[in-house]
Amino acid sequence: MRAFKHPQIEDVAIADVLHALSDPIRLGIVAQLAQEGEASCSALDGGRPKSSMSHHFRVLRDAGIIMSRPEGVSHLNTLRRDDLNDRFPGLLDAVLGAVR
Amino acid sequence: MRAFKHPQIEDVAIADVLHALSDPIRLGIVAQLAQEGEASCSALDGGRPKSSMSHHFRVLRDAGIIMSRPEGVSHLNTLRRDDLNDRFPGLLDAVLGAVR
DNA sequence: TCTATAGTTCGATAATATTCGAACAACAGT
DNA sequence: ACTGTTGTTCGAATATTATCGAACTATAGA
Repeated sequence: MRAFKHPQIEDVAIADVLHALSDPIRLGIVAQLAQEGEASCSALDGGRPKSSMSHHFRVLRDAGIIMSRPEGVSHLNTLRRDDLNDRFPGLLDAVLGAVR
Repeated sequence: MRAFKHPQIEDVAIADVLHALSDPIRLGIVAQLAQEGEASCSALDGGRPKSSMSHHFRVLRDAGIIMSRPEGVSHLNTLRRDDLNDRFPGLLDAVLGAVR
């Protein structure tokens, strides 16, 4: 898999982060990543079509919420916890607390 | 003005709150209410059309973020700080910190 | 090199949201 | 009652998102 360009966390706007998190499917992805630490796209798809999921991963990536690194034939995704906490202190924890 | 029905805070979903907060205009309303405590719709409209603003106030109200009480000919809006902190601890503060 | 796997990109459709003028409703003051 | 003020609701146009099949790309392994 090819590597992606991720935004600098300073360039991320709060409105974009909130929008990315306002979708139930994406919230589920974030919650699962919070639990499992790192997971491939297929481990997070819940049986949904790949093209739909690819869209959601892109939204999360563009909002600075996740990092996707290529690993063999797949992408391993992680939360950008530290970046998010630097930029928007307490936000991710509050959302994770709410979704749990 | 007629009184509105506001949702019970328990009935509010995190996704709806995040969606309501993901719009720059609504974020501005929330930030201004956080500063000023209570304000009428016209004090918060930034010169935009009333019907557009009325829509945004409704989204915020339906998401449990603001309370609008009739006062004479106008509506006075406040943040539902305590309710939000009960339901989604830390969320409002994190968003306000990010928008400031 | 052939095949299978994982995921992306494209393109079209459907669903939601936003914007805002016009008509309306509630209240205050005269 | 009439008028001005504040804001809501309706309806329609526009814009943004979401969904997902099909074609494609990159990698691993045989």
